[in-house]
Amino acid sequence: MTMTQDWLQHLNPDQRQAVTHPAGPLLVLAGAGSGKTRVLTHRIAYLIAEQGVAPHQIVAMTFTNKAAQEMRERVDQLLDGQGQGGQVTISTFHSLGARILRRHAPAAGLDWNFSIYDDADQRRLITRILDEAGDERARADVRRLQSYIDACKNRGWTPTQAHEHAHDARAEADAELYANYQRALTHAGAVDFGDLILGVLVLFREHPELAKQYSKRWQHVLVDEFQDTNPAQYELLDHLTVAHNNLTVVGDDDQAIYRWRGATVANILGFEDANEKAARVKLEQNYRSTSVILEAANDVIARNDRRHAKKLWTERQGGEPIVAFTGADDREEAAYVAETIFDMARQGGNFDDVAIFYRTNAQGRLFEEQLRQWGIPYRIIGGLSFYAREEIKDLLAYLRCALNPRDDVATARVINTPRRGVGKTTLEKLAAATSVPGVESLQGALLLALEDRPAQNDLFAARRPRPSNATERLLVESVEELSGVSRRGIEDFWTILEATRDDLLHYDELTPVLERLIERIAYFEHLERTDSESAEDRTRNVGELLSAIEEFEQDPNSDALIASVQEAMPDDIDDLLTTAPASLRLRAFLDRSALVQSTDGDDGPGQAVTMMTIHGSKGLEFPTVFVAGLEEETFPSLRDPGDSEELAEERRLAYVAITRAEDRLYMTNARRRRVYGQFKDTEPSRFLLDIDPSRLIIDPRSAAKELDYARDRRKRLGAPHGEFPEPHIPSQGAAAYDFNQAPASDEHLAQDTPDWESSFSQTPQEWDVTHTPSGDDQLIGVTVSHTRFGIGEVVGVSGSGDKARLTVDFPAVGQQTVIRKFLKVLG
DNA sequence: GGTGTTTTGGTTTTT
DNA sequence: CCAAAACACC
Repeated sequence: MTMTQDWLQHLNPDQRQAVTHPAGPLLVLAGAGSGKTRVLTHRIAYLIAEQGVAPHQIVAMTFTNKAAQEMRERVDQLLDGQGQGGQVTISTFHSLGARILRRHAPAAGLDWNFSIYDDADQRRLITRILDEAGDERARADVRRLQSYIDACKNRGWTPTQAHEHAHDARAEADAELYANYQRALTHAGAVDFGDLILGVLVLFREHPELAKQYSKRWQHVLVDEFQDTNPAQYELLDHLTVAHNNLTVVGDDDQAIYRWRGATVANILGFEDANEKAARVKLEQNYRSTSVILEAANDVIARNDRRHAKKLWTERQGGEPIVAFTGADDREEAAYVAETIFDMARQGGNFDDVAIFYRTNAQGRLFEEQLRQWGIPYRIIGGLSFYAREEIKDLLAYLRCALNPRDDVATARVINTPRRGVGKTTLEKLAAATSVPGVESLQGALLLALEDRPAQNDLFAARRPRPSNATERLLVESVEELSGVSRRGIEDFWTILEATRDDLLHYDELTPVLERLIERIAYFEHLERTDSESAEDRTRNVGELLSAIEEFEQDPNSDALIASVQEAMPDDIDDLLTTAPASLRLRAFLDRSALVQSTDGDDGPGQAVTMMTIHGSKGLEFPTVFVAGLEEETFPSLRDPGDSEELAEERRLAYVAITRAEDRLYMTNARRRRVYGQFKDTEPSRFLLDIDPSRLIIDPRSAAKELDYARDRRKRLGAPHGEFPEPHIPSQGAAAYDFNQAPASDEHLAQDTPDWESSFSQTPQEWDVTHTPSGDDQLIGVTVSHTRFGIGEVVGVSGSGDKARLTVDFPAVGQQTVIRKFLKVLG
């Protein structure tokens, strides 16, 4: 191995010091763009190649799957050819937690087959608990309670500990609810996100020898984005390093943006106090941005105190000034961004090089609209996750409750989807009966209604209701005596579940299981019936789910996940259903879909502008960046204006946004913005005013000729927000921005091919992926894709509209006749 | 128990 | 302004 000569040469002295640090705690303070990931990946490679550490003795933790995936690829690259990279554990905190927890489920007091609840599931469960307890706390309280529970878990508090910390009546009531909630979770054989960390903590607290075992297995622990760890994660790291203290943490306190999720900057600020022997390396050379951009970022962040002192520098002196633009309203702001990108592309620019960042997901819509009008391809990262969509959640809920009969949240979700006459009243009766010993779960309760119907998978064989008093007997009776429609509905539902379980036993692959389920419940018809307008989209989403499953089953990386589920399976288990091959795959797939946002690392085909929230942008970089919505209340968005910590975090967020830009940065805002449908006048963001005006130019088309356009108004109102630099007034005469230049309407765009397309460097086919020809005769010869059959060419058409039947020649499976709506036109 | 209509209230940010 | 919940009626 010639690493010393080769790889280390590419590192600067500081990076090299971090990479070659021998052992023990190491704090790497890595400024934005200073080669943080580079250091981590090289350090992993160094440990293996030079220190003789075995790959499987290393664990690296990240916060996002995207980061984990990228690190994995780069480690593989460094260690190429030897397949050693694959043996390094590179994982998000939560995925790692899930793995450990499943592995030791019995010791953690869990069913090994537990479900993972996302926050919607979590909310449903809390609501149910409040309802059942007759707790009058309002619906609005559900969210507060949810974040209370999360906050406890982020601190590493069990319900008992939460109770100890409760000092008033309300806090005690909250802690009580937390305890009930936790009981209900365990009862349902489920964990929530917080449990993926807290569960492991409890396990390690109660079984220190187990923690030691893991610590010995992983001789080196590396953590990315350490500034975003919360106390629970910090404790987890403590357990994992108990045997050696070989802990490398990399982070930047200026980029701490997850305080609201329980992260505490104290972890990184106090790392050296907590680890006396900790070495520290500062990476201050930025390789990403021009000095103009870097200094602007510094102007903003410098107003925060309590920072690790550091000063980023770059060799890229100068650079283009930052362009500021103020739109008359939010729509105009979006139009400006779209037009600017359009112009760049016309001059040979690349859509992949451009990103738009905003504070909240909701802002994305306007940009989407405008980009579409200008015919600019885009991809949105984040937003509503694929797996959060109703149709996807429905189908997964079926699979979940087939696999885990105790999963009441999943059962309740689909017991009446599609409608089968099991309404609110029936569900309430069933839910009430779950409190009877021996009934335990919703599925246990619905068996009561089905006289002597044997449960074929032995899941309930041993369970009989054991009412111990009159009340309980009544509850059982109320279910047994259900009649007519509800009973039939329950029967139908049970038949569907059993048939699905049968399929899990008899198919090895998941795809047919889901396909048969969809057919069995006539799901597409259900979609059509409930909302025919959205049915097409939803049907396509279901198609995407099928292909996601198929992809998952074919992806060699899934094997490890499936294997880890199999390893977690207790030896003495004799349950046929959960141990069937398809069930193991399903468990693995469900885990992954709970933990991985579909948009993670999902690079759509072709060139596209990337849009996301600033939170989503951390760790990424783009040659051209637009930061939008720079207005007080939007960004910074201060829920509690008196909370200086909140402002400090918004400031760090601005710092993150600015430092994503390599060459060109645009900062935009709008004079008025629609909030809940009503226009509201805005003030320019203080962050914009913090930047030294010499680094900025105002676009001549801007509706405001100076940055601090609201200064007079603010003075009148006597509500200043800090001191402001003198505004910069550009010398150019500013022409009014003519928005009539923009294509007027959607219709106009959807139909013809405007001649301005020809001036683009890209061919329209390459980037026009959203438009589909509407005339049917146009379809012959067109390339289409089908979620199952792949890509093919249309050779025949009969009928018209969405219901047209197309004969398609698929290289993979030959000619098939498929309904139009199952196909996606590629061009 | 289902279906159509009115009312309300909600926006940070995500594993 | 738009989605979800509450309400009213079949």
